[in-house]
Amino acid sequence: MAEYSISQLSKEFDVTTRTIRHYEELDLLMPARRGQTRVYSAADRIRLKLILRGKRLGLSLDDSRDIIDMYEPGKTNVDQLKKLIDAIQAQRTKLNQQLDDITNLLKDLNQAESDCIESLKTNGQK
Amino acid sequence: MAEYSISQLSKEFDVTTRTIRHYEELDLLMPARRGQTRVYSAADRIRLKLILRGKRLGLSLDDSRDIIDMYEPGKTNVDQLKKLIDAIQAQRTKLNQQLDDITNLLKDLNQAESDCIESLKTNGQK
DNA sequence: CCTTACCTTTACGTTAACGTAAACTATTTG
DNA sequence: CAAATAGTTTACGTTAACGTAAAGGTAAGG
Repeated sequence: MAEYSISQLSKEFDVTTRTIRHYEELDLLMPARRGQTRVYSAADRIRLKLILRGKRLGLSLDDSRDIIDMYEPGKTNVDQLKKLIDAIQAQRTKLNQQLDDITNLLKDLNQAESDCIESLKTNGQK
Repeated sequence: MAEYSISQLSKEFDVTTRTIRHYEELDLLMPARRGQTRVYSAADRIRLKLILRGKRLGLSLDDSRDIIDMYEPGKTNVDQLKKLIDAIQAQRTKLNQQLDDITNLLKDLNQAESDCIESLKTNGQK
């Protein structure tokens, strides 16, 4: 039954209120209102969290909305479900590619680092 | 001793020639010239590959340039090397965060998928 | 020699994801 | 009660990463 103000969320996740409102403009968030003022539920907070995770993974906001909507079952018909499964598979492929990229980059970074350290040993003594 | 034309690379990596020239404008690539025409070396090709990997990971082109330059040793002094090690550590932190994000997203996708399939079984029979 | 296929530079256009500022309202606090 | 604090809408501005179009150079082939 938790409630959050826009500035609370903005501080918790280190984004501006403008950013949060922007997500609402794009229909990624739809908080309740008390009068004019936005009131965010626990579910809203989770959605924001998912959006930001998507961002870290380089997803567009549109993509994030689609993915997040996957988690919400209900009112979808059979055709939609089949399309969802396809979309999920596509996402999985992309993520596995990213996993691959990351392990390679980490390997490269390790290599670069030991080169650096090596170079410091040899070179840093003069 | 391999050489590549801009359109060859464009086809191999499925990007436009405009994109490749754009990377040159931002000093991420510096191919040789034969007359006016760009001639890409094997090393240039690798750089392009690394740039595109960075893109898939959501890096900015500026970040990519910095990271790629880490791999090239040589003319760096001790202070630069120390800064490089710091930068490498920062990158590693970010990548580990991404790894975490990805495993979580994959878990979510698996969950969403089995929900879908379940829903198809129950719901798809009428 | 003319068309086709690549290559070039220059320069303005576009999209996503916000930033920033203005102008206003409502509530709390010294 | 005045000022500070937090909220609102509206709307124009900005940056990154190219897209797109114009105008032209060069070399091979029928």
